[in-house]
Amino acid sequence: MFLPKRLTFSSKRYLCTGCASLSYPPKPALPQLSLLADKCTSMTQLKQIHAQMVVTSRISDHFAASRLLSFCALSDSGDINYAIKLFEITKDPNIFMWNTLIRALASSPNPNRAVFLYTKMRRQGVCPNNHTFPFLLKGCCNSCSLESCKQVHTHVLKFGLELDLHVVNGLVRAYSVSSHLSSARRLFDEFSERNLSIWTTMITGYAQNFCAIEALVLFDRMLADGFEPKGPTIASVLSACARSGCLELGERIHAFMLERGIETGLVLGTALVHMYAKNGAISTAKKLFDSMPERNLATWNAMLCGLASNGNAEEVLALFRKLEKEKLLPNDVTFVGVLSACCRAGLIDVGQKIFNSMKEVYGIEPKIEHYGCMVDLLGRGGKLVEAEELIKRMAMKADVVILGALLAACKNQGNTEIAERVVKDILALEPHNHMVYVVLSNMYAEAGRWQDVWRLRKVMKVGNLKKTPGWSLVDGDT
DNA sequence: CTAGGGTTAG
Repeated sequence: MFLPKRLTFSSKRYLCTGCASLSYPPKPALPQLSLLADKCTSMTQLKQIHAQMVVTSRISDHFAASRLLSFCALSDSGDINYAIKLFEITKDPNIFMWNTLIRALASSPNPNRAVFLYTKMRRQGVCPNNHTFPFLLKGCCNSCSLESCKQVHTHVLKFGLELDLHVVNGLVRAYSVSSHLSSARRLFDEFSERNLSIWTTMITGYAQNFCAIEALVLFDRMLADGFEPKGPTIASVLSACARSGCLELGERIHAFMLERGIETGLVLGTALVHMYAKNGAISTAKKLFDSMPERNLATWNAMLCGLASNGNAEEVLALFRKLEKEKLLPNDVTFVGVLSACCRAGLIDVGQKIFNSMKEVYGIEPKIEHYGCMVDLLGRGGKLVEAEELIKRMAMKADVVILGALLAACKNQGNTEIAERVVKDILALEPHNHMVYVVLSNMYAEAGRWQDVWRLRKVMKVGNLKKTPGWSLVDGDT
């Protein structure tokens, strides 16, 4: 009678199972709810286990609660809102629970919430640990927030975690994603205990910021340091080769893969197709593409954009139709490829039709790149008024790139009227952009409007212009 | 007692 209830329960179970061997320690008394939570496969199951935990008061145990939280927060069949509720009703959650929720929020549609949660955690006086920062930095990457990245960096220093490999890796990645390559590189250089991952992070940082040469130089140094590249590193380097036109190096890496028996799966296959196609080795790219047992949208886009940059509009359109037949849904990248191909080939009607189908058929909201293709396309076809209208109709603010495309078209058509408006818009964005004065001035000169050339010359600060070598006001200006 | 890093298309 003086035995606690759970022991009684345990001994009963002992007898029932007929386990008479004394050499085994007695099994734990209560059913292992936390272990069940780890094996759970659906929210329905999880809610049952949760209920059991509440009934048996196990829920007040942070370890048990954290098993529930992990499933709802991180599993594909979990439920982040349930995780948030669970977290909110937990009294004094431990650091594991904070980290788990930060991790989940970092990969959610609104990654900023990870940073908010971290702030809340600090306000409650909870100290982060070495696991906190990699998760938090992932959130910074996903929200492309340089500001939060910098703030997290100061906290890393404050808590003395600047020598943790995963933390440094996270920082290097977050700075690279925010295009702060110099900060990323400084951290990378100052960190001596590098492994393959951090090398890959830095190389990828350069490759994705279109600094292909730096990526390739770093890859060389990595090899010299005795690191054996694996799939992820090679994929990144191939991407750099594709972007910088290094066909030879790309081929050498392909040979290296074959030599070391590195499998050409989906990702590396896609990277190879892109590398060959972008470098003009279309037949090799096609052969690879056709031989791949598994292809995803990225593979199709690689082939499509490769063909497009080789000016092969007919083939791009044929491939696009094939993609539609395969019941694959194109995305925004696909349309950049297709529209830029139309643009190069001057296929105005086809381009316009495809541009309209983006939203109407596929429900994809055009981005500024797509509008850029259309402005270029209309501009080349002499439809300057339509191009200008299109820019006005955009949901987003026009940037210098798209206005520059329109200005170039105006110059080709000799339309000073629209050009004047465009120049005004560009100067509103970049007051010190001297190039647009030059373009406009040249246009006036071509039209023989010398008074306007002089007027413009007075408006602009000639002194500043002189500091930009290689530019004169008018061609053959004396 | 639980956990963390690198990859493809623009």
